[in-house]
Order: sequence, then C-alpha cells, then structure tokens
Amino acid sequence: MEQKYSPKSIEKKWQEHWDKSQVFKVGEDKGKEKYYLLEMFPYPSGRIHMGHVRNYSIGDVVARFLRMQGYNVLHPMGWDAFGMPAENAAIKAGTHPAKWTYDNIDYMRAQLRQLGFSYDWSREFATCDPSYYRWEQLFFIQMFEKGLAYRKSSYVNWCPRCQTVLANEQVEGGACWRCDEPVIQKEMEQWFFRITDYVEELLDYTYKLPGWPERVLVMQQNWIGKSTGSRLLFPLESGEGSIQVFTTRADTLFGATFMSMAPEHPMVEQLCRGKQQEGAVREFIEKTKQSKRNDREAELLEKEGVFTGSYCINPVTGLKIPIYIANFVLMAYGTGAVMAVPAHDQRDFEFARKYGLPLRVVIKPADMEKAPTPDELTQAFEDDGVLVDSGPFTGKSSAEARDAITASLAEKGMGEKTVQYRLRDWGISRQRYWGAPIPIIYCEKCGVVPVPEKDLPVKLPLDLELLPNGGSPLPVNEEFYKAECPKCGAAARRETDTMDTFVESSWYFARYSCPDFAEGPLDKERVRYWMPVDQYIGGIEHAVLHLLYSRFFVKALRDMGYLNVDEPFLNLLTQGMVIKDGFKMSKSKGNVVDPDQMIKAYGADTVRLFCLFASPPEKDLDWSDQGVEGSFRFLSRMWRIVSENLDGLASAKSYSGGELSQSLSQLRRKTHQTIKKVTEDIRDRFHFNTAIAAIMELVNQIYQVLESKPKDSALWPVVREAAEAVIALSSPMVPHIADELWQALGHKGLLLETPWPKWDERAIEAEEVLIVVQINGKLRSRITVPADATNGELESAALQDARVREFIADKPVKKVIVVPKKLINIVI
RNA sequence: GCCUGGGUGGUGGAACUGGUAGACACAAGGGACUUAAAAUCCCUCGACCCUUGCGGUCAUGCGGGUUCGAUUCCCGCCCCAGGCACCA
Repeated sequence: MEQKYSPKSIEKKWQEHWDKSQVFKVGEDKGKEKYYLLEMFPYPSGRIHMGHVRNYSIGDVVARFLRMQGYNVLHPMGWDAFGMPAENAAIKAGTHPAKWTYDNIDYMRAQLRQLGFSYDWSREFATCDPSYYRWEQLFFIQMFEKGLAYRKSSYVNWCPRCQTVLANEQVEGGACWRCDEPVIQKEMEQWFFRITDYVEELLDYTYKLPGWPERVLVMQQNWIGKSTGSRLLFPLESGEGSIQVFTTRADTLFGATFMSMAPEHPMVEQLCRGKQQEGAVREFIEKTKQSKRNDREAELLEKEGVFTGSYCINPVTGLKIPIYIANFVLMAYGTGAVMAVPAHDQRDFEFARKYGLPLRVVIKPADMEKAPTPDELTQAFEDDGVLVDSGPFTGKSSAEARDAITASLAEKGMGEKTVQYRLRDWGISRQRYWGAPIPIIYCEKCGVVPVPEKDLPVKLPLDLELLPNGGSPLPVNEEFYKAECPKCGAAARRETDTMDTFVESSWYFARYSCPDFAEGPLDKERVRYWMPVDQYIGGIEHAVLHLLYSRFFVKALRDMGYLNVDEPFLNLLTQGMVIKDGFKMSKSKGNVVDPDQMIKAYGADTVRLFCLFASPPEKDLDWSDQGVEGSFRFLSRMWRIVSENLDGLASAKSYSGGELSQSLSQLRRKTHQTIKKVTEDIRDRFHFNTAIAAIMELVNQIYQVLESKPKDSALWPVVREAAEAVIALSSPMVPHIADELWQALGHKGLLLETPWPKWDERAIEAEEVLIVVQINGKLRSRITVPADATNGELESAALQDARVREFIADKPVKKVIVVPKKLINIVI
C-alpha cells in the first residue's frame, strides 16, 4: 500500500465499488427495523454548494451509522426541479428550462457521487417529470372534489419582477422571497388549498413533536397566530345592518368610543355614500391603496384616518359613535373593522388625540383606588385590571368580564366567543411556465371542470419558447389552452397557471417509498412500511414554508386515504449555515468556497470531515481553509498508522485476552472508551464534532504507544484492536479512507455491511482512578486510589495527602463530601 | 413590543444529570530532523502575582442569590442572532 495518503485514486475506486455492489440499495425488509432518513432535496441550481455538502454529510453519517447498527435505512435523493430560476436562466442563456434543469441535475448528481453519499440512487426522481407531477394533479382534482382546493377572487401578493402571485409565506418583510422586489396587492382569481381547515390540528401537533427544535415549533405557532376573543355586532345608526368586529378585549367594550375600518372594507361604500365626507373618504382610500403593502405595515407610518359621516351604536352603552376609515386597520385580519377603545389601546389613543375623539376609562389597575380621568392619561392602559364605569359589569376582573359581556350580548344575538387565526389559505396559482399545470378546464356552460383522471397528466408542453419579458407562454399557446369541456364537449379553455413548486415538495418524501409505482401516487404497502420520515435534516429557512405545507399535505392525504400517518417528519434537525469571514457565502460577498475545488485538492473525505468537525450541526459553521488542512492532516495520520505498521498489524489478530503491560492496557481502555463515546455522541446527540475529537484522541494515543516501542507480544493485537476501532468508528464520516484501510488490514467485506463496534465495559473500568481533592470547593490536590475504594477509604486517603494536610493545618474539618470515583471536597 | 436561541482563550469549539473550566483542533512562538525547503515529530500556549512551587489569585457578558461546590439552577440587567408584529 502507498506510504502516503492520496485520496484521489482510492475515492474513485470505492465509489465505483459501492455502486457495482449495490450496497446502498434497500427494500422493504420486514425482518429489520426500518429507519427513514431524509435530507431536504436540492433545487438543481447548477452546482452543489457548501451548504449542501454540510447537510448531506450530516445525513450520511447518520445513515451509515444506523446501517451498521442493523437498521434497514432508506436514504434517498432527488430533485426539486420546477421553479423560476430555470426560466430566468433559460431566457438568459437562450435555452429551455427543461434542458437547463436536466443538465444541472446530471452535473450535480455527479458531484454528489463524488462525495460518496450512501443514497439509494434507484429511487431518484425529478419533480418536473410527468410521472411525478401527474399524481400531484390527481391530488389536486381529488382535493377540488373534497372542497380542499377552491378558486376565489381576492387581494393577493404580486411580485412585479417575477410576474407572479406569491403565498403569504413567500413574502418576507413586504418583499418577494426570491428576488427581494417589493410586493404589491392585486385583486385576482386564484386557486387555494384550504390549509385553514387543518389549522387546529396543525397547531395541536406543534405540542406533540418532541423531536423538533423548539424554535421551529414556536415559529409555526406564531405563524398560525391563534387568538381567542369575541365577535361583536355594532348596529348602524341608520338601522341598515351592523358592523362586525373581532376583539380580544370584550372587557373594554364600555370604552369603545369610535369605530375604525379598513379602507378595503366592503361596507365603506355604503357608509359614505351621499355624505358630505364622501369625497374626502374616496381620496383617502385611493391614497392608502397606492402605498405599497410594506409601507402600510411599517411601524413608523403615521396613523391616519377619515370620518365616513356615518355612526353606529355601542351595543352596551347605547351611545352613538362615529365610524372612521383608518390606514392601520387590516382587511386581512379579523373582520377588517376594529372597535376603538382609546383609553386602553395605544393606537386608538393616538388616533383619538389626533382627531379629537372622546376617551372613556373603563379599566383600572387592580391595585389602584380610583381610575384616572381621561385628562390624566398620557398613554393607554393596556393591561388587564378591574372594570369601572361599565354598568352591571363594574367591579369584575378583565378576565371575568370578557366572558360575561360576550355572554350577555350573545343572548341578544349580538356576539359570540370566537377564535381568530393569522394563517390564511395557501394560494397555489402561479402565472409561470415551469411548473405543474393545474388540471382544470373552464367551460362557458359548465363552469369550472376538473380534467378527468383518465386524461392525466396534463403535460407541460416542452416545445414552447419563453417570452422575452419573463411571462408564461402558456396563455398565448393555443395548442395548450384550447380544450374540450369534459362534460359537454364544447370548446373550452384550459387553466394556464401552474402550481406553486412547494406543492411538489409537500409529498416527495412519501413518493420515495415507491418511486416506480405506476398504478397510483402511493403504493399503500410500501408507504406504510417507510412512512413517516424518522429523521429529516435541512436548513432552518424552511421553518414556515415547506415544513408547514408538508404537514398540511400529509394530513390531507391521510384523510384522502393515501397515508396512515398524522405527521411527515418525526424528528427534525435544522443545520446552521456555512459562513466565511463572518458572512453567509455568496457571490456578491466573494467568499464562496467551491466544493469541487476542495474535493480536488483534499478529497471528499477531508471535506466531509471538516464540515462535521468544525461545529455541531445546528450551529453555523465557520469555514476555514486552515481547518480543512488540519482535517487532511488527521486523515494522513490515520493512514500512516496502517501504512507504516502494516507488517505488524496485518499479521496480528485483534486482541482477545491475556496479561497486558500498563501502556497497552491503557490503550485498550481508551479504545473501548472511544467506542462508547462515539456511539453515544452519534446516536443520542448528533454531536459529530466531539465524536471526531474522541477518535483523534485515540489516534494520538496509538502514536504514543508506537513511539515508545514496547517489546511486548501483545503490542500488535492491542494496536490492531485500536486501529480497527478508529477505522470503523470514523467510517460513517470518512467512508473511502475507512474502507481502504479496512481492506489493507485484510478484511474482505465493506464497512457498511460490518456490524458497528461494541465496547467492553470491563475494558473501560480501571483498577485505579484519579480523585480530585478540593478544600472549600477549590482544587488543592489529586490522589490515585483503587477503583473499588469505599467512601471511608477515600476520605482517609485524602486526609493523609501531604498537600491536603498542609492546607488543613490545625483548622477543624467541618464536613467531607465524597463523590465516588470523582472528587472529595473537604470543608474547613 | 412579544417569542426563541446564544454570549467560554488569539480562533472554531469541549465540559452530557451542579463536581478538575478550556477536551479536540486551528493559529502563533520555540526546538529536532534536513545543505535547504516541504512533510513529520517534540515543547509552550487564558490573565495576573510572587517567595519560581507540580505555587497563589482572578477568570465562562454584567450584578446578586441558592449550594460544600455554579459555564450549568434562580432573580435582575446588558449585548448579539433569528422569528413574529399597527393582529384589534
């Protein structure tokens, strides 16, 4: 074997060998416990980046580790292949999105293979393939028939640059999540998935997913935004109907002195028509409509409003209160109308001061004798307290009064307890080309008609040229949009919008269990064997997008009879970003490290090792070229243990018993301690960095023993045992070098098919242990005692220690605390 | 404003249930080998103090507390990152 570690040839050799022997392929082996390990599949953007390398290295360690532990591990890979970048790149390069996408897939697949990941490539698929999205179209039709997919006209988020609608989850700080362009509101007919039908279950399960990181669950809870309150009616003074408000503070109802409504509220027209204020109202509405969504939601925006000229009646005081249009009231939340309580809500307070509206104090702090007068207030009192000036409810606590006031209005049919959510239905129509067509036909006579199942898939035509302005060519392509109504046969028009690409990623994990299944989307038997995903690994950026949509989709598919699980992902690991020089790697920062170059310079094992060693997986990873160098150095050290001692090691048998000198028995102890530590670090904590550190310690100790050149017949057996441990334990992280060294030691099989090493508890136990002696909690001495010493023996040994006696001198010993095998604390 | 993480040497990080703070690396400095370089190997490496000892004191964002003992638990505060936010 080569004296020097040179990864190039050995990595290629093993990748080919693994491929040929089909060692990564799995089936439904009922005799073994299944484990479904999944990393978020990549978008085929062109090249693998370091974030991918890190993500997939983490996953591969777990996959290989569990394989060696005897699990039947499903570890698939595929491509999230629809999406806008393909269109943009195709326009720029004068090619077709399909060609661009498949070329990228080919390149990136080769990159992943170079990294030696243990994927079952026989299950690979790309979501832009009709054999995948046809089933998605089937889901859509079945969801349409169940009422889970529906069409409505509403204000939606529109990105002018991407020329498409965006879901609420895809708007970040008022801007498009892809291109950062400010989003505007546009009224359009759109398809929606009724995710709100599952809102309670989605929220409920955030408390039943102990394997998820707390912060992801909290983010989803925030996003769902449940708040409990009351829906109350304020009759119009004119007697022509009433205004519905949502409030969480029904206890402040007696303090409601005016009404604020969103400019888009459908009743505004009726309220201002024919009034003296009509012109001013229309002007105000125009002005607010024009301001972009993000401006309107900005904290700094001045609170402005305009009187409509109409009044309504406070249902408990009977007083007439003016109705205002206000720029801070959102149509999208609650009912779009807010009862304004200026004494107890800061926004209403500011608004009332600005427009000279009356204040009425109805809550006082519980520990205050008398409520402040309106003039004494410098800001709203927003906390709960005790009701004052509130008729029969005076004296009740806020909490009691909320129920009591709502109940008394409910008797008159003017109020009810209700729950409000921030979560909106998922808008899935995209005015884009490179996506799965929505399988719907519009007929003048029959209306909205789903494409019959037998006609699926509605194939995306691949022979189209993209429009230079970035818009979709589908609406101008007769061949595509001209259709026959499936019901009456009349000429009809096909839906030309495509589905949000997040629909594809909402069920791909289930399809991996049966990617070749042709009779339906999911083969019941196989999907039952594999689902749910036991461990999912990916970036935190999907906390409320993909991870929420997938949860919804799985629940919907369950109710449609396709799945028998409630949640897609049992355990979730969100790995940190790869950082260099303090920033996320990006072209604009010029701090991108190219995996290809790194693999070329150091080999895949070194790159994998560095990604795992530099920090624990959930933290950000600071890229360091010198650190990579260090990882390579370590693998070279590992290599040389075998290459420089091959004669001794290859002819030896792994140690199996007999007397040992002190240094060899120490090495043996270290070997078994390391097996234990590495096993537990990977299995219980995913702390690969400390697992690697432990292996490094063992390697260091092997070198120490070898350098002392002991003349001991047990030398090679003990070193061989240690070296085999190093190789086997490191094999999930650095599989190529491990298989190479394993083979050099004379083993025939692959490490992936070798059982994970077991530690021997007896080898770990030492005859003597080091005990730390503290005096008053401060470290003063160390003593070595037999491992089986009793507490009493320990105590007297400590008290006899010279340094300890010096410290104690003639002071009386008050107390002695003994922690067996660890330390003694003497209190004087 | 609310919520969730986090703050440890020059750097990445370790310390798992309250029990030796800084494992393992990186960088730096010194040395060995070498004609030289690379590679490799060895030593030093939180700060301060002195009587230079297998010494003492301080030290895990800051201030308190509980405890024989606190990076770890409790209370108050500061800073950083992320999420939500005119949400009624």
